[in-house]
Amino acid sequence: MLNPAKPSDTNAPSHDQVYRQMRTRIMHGELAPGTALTLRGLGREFGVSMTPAREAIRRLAAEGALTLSSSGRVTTPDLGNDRIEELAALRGLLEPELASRALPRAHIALIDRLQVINQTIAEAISKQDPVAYLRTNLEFHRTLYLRAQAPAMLAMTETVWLQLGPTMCALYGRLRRTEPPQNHRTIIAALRAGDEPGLRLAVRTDVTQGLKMLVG
Amino acid sequence: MLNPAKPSDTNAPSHDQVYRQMRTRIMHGELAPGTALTLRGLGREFGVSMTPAREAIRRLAAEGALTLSSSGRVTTPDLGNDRIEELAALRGLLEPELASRALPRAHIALIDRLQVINQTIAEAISKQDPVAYLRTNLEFHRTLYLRAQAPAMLAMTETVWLQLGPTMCALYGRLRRTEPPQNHRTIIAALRAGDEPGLRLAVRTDVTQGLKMLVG
DNA sequence: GCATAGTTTATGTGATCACAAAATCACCAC
DNA sequence: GTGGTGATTTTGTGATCACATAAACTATGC
Repeated sequence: MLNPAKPSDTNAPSHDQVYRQMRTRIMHGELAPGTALTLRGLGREFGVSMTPAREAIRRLAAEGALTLSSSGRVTTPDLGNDRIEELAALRGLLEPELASRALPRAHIALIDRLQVINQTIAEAISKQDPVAYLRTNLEFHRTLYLRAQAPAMLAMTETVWLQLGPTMCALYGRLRRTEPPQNHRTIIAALRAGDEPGLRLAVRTDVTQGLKMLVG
Repeated sequence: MLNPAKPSDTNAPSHDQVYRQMRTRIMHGELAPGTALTLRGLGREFGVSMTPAREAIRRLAAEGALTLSSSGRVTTPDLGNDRIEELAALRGLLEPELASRALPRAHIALIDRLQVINQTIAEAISKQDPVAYLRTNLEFHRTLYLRAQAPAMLAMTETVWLQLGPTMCALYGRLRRTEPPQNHRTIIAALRAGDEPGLRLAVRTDVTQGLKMLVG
């Protein structure tokens, strides 16, 4: 076997499998804010004992994806407006920097891929599928930021996405948007033109505006 | 008992105690890069079983304070130059923002406290005590940033400090600096003058220059 | 009907064990 | 000496158990 880390790595430690599945669930907004999770419940669901479930939970809690009560009970975070604004500011700080670093390495093939993803986003919007919208929207950003060659910065940004996941779930479930992703077109245009300040602004706008309407 | 969370909380979960102690050790540069840690070793050291030690380790690994090998073995991270530069860029992005947010709330009492901490830093330098220097230096920054009322942003910044801890240990153990902290005086002056752009620049300079000389 | 006290259940914490894999060490051939 | 090979020890992983505490429920008294 040439590839030791296949997509579905069945010989990976089970705590890692639990961690990864729960992580994508939370980031994609499949869990509403305040959802309660239990070690034995997760263990039953994934067919493992409490031990791997506990490690996965604590790992997610360390990244801010889960909230621990004082008695150790764990729920998805239910953020207040000030915390949401702060996380939005963090996105507005980190993501333009990532985009700027990706700009010199953004070839045609990358821009084409972004356009394809953008179409998938439009489909998710027209189908009123919040989870698919959130997943493909993050895929758009991650695809761009991967070119920045800045793994620590990208990891930190994904941590912010994680923390916002349940909030996004509640947000997109509430308001039904029908607008196509205009900001993404601006981002692609700036990439094509090699316009660095324009790219920074477009990314910052895209990242900020979606969350501004929630706290209003 | 009016205060349920005393400084030395002996009734806190033991995994939390192990976590906190190891966290400050790493952040203060008491562990050299590449130091190997074992579950049973930590358990013996703290008088607990493997279980709490494991949770503490995994929590620290999730924050980037520890590196896990493919076989699950855990060491303090030994960062390459590109990763150091990236983390320095992260500090240069986050900390000026925190300082800027703290500026309108920086009263005289805070500035006085910063001056006192600055004297302690000078003492640590004259005594050639790298750990005390690192600890008081971080205390200077944290004292300022606490006023920003941005807990998520501060937590993210501390995560960066954590990741840089062992590297700082190696750095300050190598080169023997004798210069007093001039950048901190510039920061304090900008705080006094209410000079927001000057403060951002001073913080960015202080944060960046210390790490630039390492990668050179 | 409702609040409250007592009981029962559910849940997190920590210890211990068995197991497999990896690292270390020792020994031996060359 | 040096390189490789087998045995031994170390180490992480996961399961299971006992225990304490917090939540949920129930019954009882007013």
